Amino acid sequence: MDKKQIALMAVDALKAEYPDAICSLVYTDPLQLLIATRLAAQCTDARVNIVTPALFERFKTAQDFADSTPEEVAEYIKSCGLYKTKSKDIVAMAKMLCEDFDGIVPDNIDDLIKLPGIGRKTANLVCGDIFGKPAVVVDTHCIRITKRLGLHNLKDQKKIEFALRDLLPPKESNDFCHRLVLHGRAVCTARNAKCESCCMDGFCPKNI
DNA sequence: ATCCCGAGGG
DNA sequence: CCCTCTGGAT
Repeated sequence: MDKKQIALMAVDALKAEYPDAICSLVYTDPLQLLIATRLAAQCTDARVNIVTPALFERFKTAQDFADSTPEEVAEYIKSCGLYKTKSKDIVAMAKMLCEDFDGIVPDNIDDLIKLPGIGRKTANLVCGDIFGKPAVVVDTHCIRITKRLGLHNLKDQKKIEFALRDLLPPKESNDFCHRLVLHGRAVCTARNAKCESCCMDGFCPKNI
């Protein structure tokens, strides 16, 4: 089996296992998803969802964040970890949104990654979930599972994104990545992967 | 001790 | 490529 075949089998298997390719971050507008995704760095989505209700009640627009300080934002997000860089990034990002983008979250990767603290993973997630564009969201689960599946043997996040883009149908890639997250939490975990109950056990080479 | 839907800098 | 940033959960 070549990589493309395995990729397509993985797409089908996960689609059957997780019909709803949902994002577990809670948000009601593009800015909230952008910020929640930034907060999710080295932190569980469950933890992010605990802090965001109060955060988004206090700050409703990019201007609200831009008018605040990293110190105030930090009070709301501290339990998510990496709080100094995250809070500094969020305020700087909001300022750039207001100054260069009329306070509106841009709809393309090139503009999104200009924002402080926004990298390819977050930019792809927003492009896929908010703007319905083909996206390859390369996070810790995506990297681990696609490597175990033998779809690549790379370390660089951007190289993995482009390698997967070549293997996945554009219309499927975004949902596929969401399903990788669900699967990574429940079955193909970092430690003690539950291969015996995995829907891809039949064709996974298990390159751990 | 290790991992959690990362990003930026060296 | 590598490292660092960080609290919470297991």
